[in-house]
Amino acid sequence: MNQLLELGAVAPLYKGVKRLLTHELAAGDWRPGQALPSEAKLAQRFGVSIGTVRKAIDELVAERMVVRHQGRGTFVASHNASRLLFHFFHLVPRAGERQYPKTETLTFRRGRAEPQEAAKLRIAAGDPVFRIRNLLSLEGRAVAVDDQVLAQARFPDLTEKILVGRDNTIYHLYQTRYGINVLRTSERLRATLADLEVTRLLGVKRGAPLLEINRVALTYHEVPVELRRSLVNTEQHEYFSDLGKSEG
Amino acid sequence: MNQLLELGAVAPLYKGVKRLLTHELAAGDWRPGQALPSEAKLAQRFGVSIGTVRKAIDELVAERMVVRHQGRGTFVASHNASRLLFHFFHLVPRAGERQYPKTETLTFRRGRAEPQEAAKLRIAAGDPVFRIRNLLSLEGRAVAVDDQVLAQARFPDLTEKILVGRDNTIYHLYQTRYGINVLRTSERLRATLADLEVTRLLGVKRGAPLLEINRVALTYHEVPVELRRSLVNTEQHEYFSDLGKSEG
DNA sequence: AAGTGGTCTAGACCACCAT
DNA sequence: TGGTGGTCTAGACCACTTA
Repeated sequence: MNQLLELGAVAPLYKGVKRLLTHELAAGDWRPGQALPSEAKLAQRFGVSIGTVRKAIDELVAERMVVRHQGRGTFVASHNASRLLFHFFHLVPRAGERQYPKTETLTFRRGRAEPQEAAKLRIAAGDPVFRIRNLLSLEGRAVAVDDQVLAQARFPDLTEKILVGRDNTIYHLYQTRYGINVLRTSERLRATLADLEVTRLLGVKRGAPLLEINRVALTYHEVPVELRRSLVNTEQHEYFSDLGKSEG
Repeated sequence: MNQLLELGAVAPLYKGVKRLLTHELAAGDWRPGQALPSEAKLAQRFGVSIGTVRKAIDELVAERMVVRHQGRGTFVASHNASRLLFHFFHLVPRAGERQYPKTETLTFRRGRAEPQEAAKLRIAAGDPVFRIRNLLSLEGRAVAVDDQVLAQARFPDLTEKILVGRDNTIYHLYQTRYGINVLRTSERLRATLADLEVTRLLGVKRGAPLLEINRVALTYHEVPVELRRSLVNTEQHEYFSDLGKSEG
């Protein structure tokens, strides 16, 4: 029996395996898209049976840390367009097909974290942050304004050029350039009114109702890595939430 | 090998077991809160190993059809206050603790399904429906107005008296009186403006922004059983959506 | 053909609950 | 004490991918 697998109190073996694998994933021991060792090899390394390894990986799959492909292997979950669409982008046309959003970066600034922001990002108030404003479009029509807040410490050399120059989703950038793998989000929604500037950006009337989405993006061990406030024009689009459909 | 377990094409054994159990659950063979036969007995009945039965039940648990209790057994999932709060009620105070909502039925009427409603409920346009309006309160403050639409055929003898006289959640009523077990919901959210009547009910100003939630409640085999449109005053409360947190 | 994950089995033992 | 679900094992075989 492997001592490394033991947790503080009595706990199932597979939880120990899961914990070790999670730590290796969080440490970036395997690159995104790369294959993990086969189940047989992991079983051998940890000194447990394959069934126990499978049970651990089952949970990693459920938490979207890894992806299994029969006959090929188990891979570090990678951020791409389809993952964005199915797990991280929740706006759909009121009538018609789901589509990929187009993102235009409007402003990129450096600032300091407000106390509330700092608490949500688990950093100290006043710590340096990036503030990024994006305009999201669907079918060529401006639909939402995004305001992101990131701790500079977590994205050391980020510049507007890097941000704008990317040819993939921003979570793919976080993952490949900074080793930060966004696993899930926690969102709070409310209705609000458009202010003058957003009114202009979204092409709605003053006093038009907008959907406000406050998102916290989380990585391994539930660590928050991004705040985002979106203001959405819901005349032609809606936020969807299919709950209980075997996960998120 | 049991012929009954076979599906149309080649499919894993445990999928067949799951299918049979789901059909028995949908047919109401076991009452809500009642124990299913033990895994050993099910394995014997279906002529498969316990491991195969466990895998089938794992999926039923993930889809919230049943609940397992170590040492006691596996039970038909039952609608109670805590299940409501964790899976079907998504409004939380912007600051403070989650609370159970108080529901007051304002109106109870009979009518006919509009074409759009009929499509969503999978009934024919013009079929008889119930239309129910509720006022939801949290901490003694009116927070939302609910408009429900139900097919009369699915709730044969429903009356206002039965509805108001219940001492539990409405999904508990659906389950115990009509054998309809709501398993999950699909929701679409947008921002809208308060009309005159809702303005009065929620105590907000004319032109105040409200959160509009359009819900479809689904039972076994993804059959829709209830439509609900909620208008929410989000000055003090918000809609939360924690996605990917090992199921929705 | 070799390697991977997916299914299925049979059995041992443990943890928990009711009685 | 007996019954239940939970864990863990070892091995066989299947399905799929890659070379």
